[in-house]
Amino acid sequence: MLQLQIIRQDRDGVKKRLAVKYFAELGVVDKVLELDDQRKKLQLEFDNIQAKINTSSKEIGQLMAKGEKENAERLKQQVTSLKASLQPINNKLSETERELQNELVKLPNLPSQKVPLGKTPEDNVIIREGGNKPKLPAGAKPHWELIKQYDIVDFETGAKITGSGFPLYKGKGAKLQRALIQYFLDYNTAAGYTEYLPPFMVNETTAFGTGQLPDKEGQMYYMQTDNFYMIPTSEVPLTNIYRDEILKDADLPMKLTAYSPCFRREAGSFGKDVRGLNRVHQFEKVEIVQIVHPDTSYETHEEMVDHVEKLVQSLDLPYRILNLCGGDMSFASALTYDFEVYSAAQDKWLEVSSVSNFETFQTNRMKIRFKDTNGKSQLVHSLNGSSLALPRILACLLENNQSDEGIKLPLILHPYFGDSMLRN
RNA sequence: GGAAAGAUGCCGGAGUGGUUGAACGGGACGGUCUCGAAAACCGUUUCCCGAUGGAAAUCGGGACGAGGGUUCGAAUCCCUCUCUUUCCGCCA
Repeated sequence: MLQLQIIRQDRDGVKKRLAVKYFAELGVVDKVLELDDQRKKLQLEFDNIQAKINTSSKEIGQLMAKGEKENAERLKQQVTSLKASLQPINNKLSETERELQNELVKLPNLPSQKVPLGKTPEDNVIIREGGNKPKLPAGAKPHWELIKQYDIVDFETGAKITGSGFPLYKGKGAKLQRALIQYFLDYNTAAGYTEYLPPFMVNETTAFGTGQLPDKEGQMYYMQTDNFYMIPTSEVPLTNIYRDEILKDADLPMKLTAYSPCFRREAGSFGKDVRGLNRVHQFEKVEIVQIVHPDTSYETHEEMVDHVEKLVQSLDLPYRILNLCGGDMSFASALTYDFEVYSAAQDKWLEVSSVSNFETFQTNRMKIRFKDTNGKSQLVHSLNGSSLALPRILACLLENNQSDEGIKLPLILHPYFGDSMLRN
């Protein structure tokens, strides 16, 4: 949620930045300011009357103590009529506050100055590329065939148990997942991230905090009986750890990591991209989150990108890093770099990580603050990134490293997997 | 799932209708003392909204789990909800 203060200070600037995201309803900005003015006026009116009521009430107490019952009764009547006049103002005030909130949450985060202009994924800017695309032998197979060949993921049985998009990992496939999770977590904790294992379902307030609600209900699985949502990423529970807290300057940065399964309904996405492991409803992911001082969040962003890049490099996969353009980035983000790995047999780039700076967009919703050196509290910045999402990594490992003997695994995974190759 | 108790500031913990934003203790911070530290002593320590002001600040309103209600006045009384603890049941 955008900070009201920023909108007040620079209405036109805000509109300009929103236009970079192709946000069409710029009238919301004016509406917000209008409601804000109205709110302030009502607040002032309310406060003045309430102040009178408060002083009179104290007086009544004193009169009663002195035994001046008649005077007390007279004052009581005055207060009663004051209260009656306060009622409609109070109603109007709460309604205005509600409306203001409803408008405010419609506004996406402002893209930072680093965000490239553009509307579609074609406008994303490639920051870096790394690794070498393998030369695959003739007859190389896409991962969905290799999966069958090595009998490591069973989609049909997953569909039988649950539904399509719920893969059932089996044997070496299950073990490789475990190995990757273990490695990613080790890698993150070695860099100073504290490991968590969070709840996989969250309540409404938590889902609101990171920006999943309102409006994105359709993307999450929902438990009606208990009013819980299955997490689409562990970013949601992790960032909410500090909801409604005021941290100490010295506590920053907070660095958190967690493995979790991620549940996504992927409503509205179907077609050719859903083949195999490219897009599924449940997948494994290790996430990193940082809560940082507002002055350093862009340095932190670079640091996190660097962290993820080295992780991808350690897997010997060809990759590229994209700076997402205004039209392609998410509602809550101020700057997003996507990591894609090259899936050779499909000849496709697959997104495996998305590292974003949310500035105060999430922390304003969650009221995560810190005391600065002057003792004033201000909002911290939040960032997160995947490190990494597993299915597409697996798809690339399978496709890029296939050979007659088996799937060659990157060196770093050998101790985790217990073998240098995935074989039949 | 059943029963009972409880939820107060950074923490512990008082407070059962009228200067209680909140006693007391602890912690943290600042100061005195000390070569330095400890101890002791003194002091400071919640947050949100608004008005005036350049700012420091001053003033007003709100917040004692959340939301409603009673009352001139609520941390204190009533209702609903959430959570915690203990006991019973069930159980990985």
